[in-house]
Amino acid sequence: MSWRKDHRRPERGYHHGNLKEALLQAALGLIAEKGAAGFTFADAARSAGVSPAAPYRHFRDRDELLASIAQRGFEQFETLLTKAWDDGRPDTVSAFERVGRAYLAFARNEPAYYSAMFESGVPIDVNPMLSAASERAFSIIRAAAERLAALTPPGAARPPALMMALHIWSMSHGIASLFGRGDAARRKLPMSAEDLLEAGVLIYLRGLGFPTERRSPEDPNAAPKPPRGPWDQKSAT
Amino acid sequence: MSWRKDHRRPERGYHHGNLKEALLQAALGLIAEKGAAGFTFADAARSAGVSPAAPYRHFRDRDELLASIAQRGFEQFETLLTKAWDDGRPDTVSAFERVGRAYLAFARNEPAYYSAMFESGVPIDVNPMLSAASERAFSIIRAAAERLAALTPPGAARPPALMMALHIWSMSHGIASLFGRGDAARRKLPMSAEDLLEAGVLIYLRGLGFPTERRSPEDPNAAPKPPRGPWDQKSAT
DNA sequence: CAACTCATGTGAATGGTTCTTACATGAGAA
DNA sequence: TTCTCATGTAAGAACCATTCACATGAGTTG
Repeated sequence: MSWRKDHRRPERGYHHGNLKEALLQAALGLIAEKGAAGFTFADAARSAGVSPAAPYRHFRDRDELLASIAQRGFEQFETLLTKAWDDGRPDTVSAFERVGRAYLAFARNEPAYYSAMFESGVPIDVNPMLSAASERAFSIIRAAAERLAALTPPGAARPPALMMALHIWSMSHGIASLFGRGDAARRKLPMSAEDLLEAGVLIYLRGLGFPTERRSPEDPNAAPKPPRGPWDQKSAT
Repeated sequence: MSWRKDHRRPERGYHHGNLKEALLQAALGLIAEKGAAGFTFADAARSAGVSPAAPYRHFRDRDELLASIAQRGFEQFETLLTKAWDDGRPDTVSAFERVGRAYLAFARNEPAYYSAMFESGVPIDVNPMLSAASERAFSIIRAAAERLAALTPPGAARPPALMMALHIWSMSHGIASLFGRGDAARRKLPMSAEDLLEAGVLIYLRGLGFPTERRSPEDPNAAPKPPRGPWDQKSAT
């Protein structure tokens, strides 16, 4: 396992072979360590074992590297959300909640990607590739909202799916930003971010007229018990 | 108007007189221009007309300046929210919505403060002064939620106020972060951030059992018209 | 196989940044 | 009036981004 690309590898020819990838990985590690702000181009080069000028053969400047990472992040984000949504199986509401948890899981497990995507100051709309990737990720949430909106109980007004998607996205993003990462200097919370989001989404959906009582697996159609809130249930995760 | 602090002011003695304040203002301007990341300590010094070493007499380092700005931001934020809440006048729900709008207004009108507070990577919990200021600002939202929770209609479960506050805060922060500032490279939106937040909060409150139908000023107790959503009303702002 | 080419990496240089240290200044206290 | 000390300056070490002329060698081509 040590025959290739092991930190100090004196036996590297003049050419690296896969510097672009190595730089992306190095930058990712550095961002995870020291935050998107405290990462330096020169450090990435050092970490890949090349001279400080080498990276310029692959990225116009530091910002372009950051943008590449953000793009890759959006791509991984999209596949993660797609998997979580699983086309609405087994049922739309629980799949929807799974998407929310996947959102938080991504923020928690991939802080480097997350901060490159949302906190690094990379201008998204400027880069077509990047904004397309971001759009694709968001479209998963939007599609899920669309399906959910179509399920609106009779007698209730049907909410605009785009608006629903924006609300859910905002709440997810807000929770992830404010309380998401346990890593450094975030606020303390009396509950897990996941539980907070789940409760918030349930309350929101109920506000739209969805029946959101926890149906026990055995009795999916139990009689509704109105005066209980989504916040008292102990999630059996 | 040019007798004081006009870019190149040759008639300044050896001592500046109010450098600390001048640096804070200069930094604020620079952050507004180039973002929290692209602001440099040296630039602030230049902008205040002093040598690059002078700021070190007032701030241990660049981060401490940023933290000072964040703290001042939280203080202004607190007074703004306090004013918006106005102790729940004229009625709890509308005061609550006003707080939400104030949140977005702050993000929009004071992008420099906002990004120092939330996007600059300043570790909040590390600095007691800073975290206290942040806590005071949040406590406004929490107090409002408390009052709102106490109003829960009979027959509905009373939600934990802290949780409500966190939900509202998260949604506000998410919307502000994702769509709040029109300035640079944010996402386009089919509606204003304010309307988005207002609709979201109304749906959320309805999910908690609050009657959130828009009561016309003339007829505050009109019969509830269940199948309308908060999203169709054209806000007469 | 030899020559060529061009993507990729190097070294060195420029100019800007943070932060330190020794020194200068002058406003207010004594 | 003199002294002191907070506040500012000059100079410098260490670091970073970025550029440019130049080196290398993998792959192509005759």
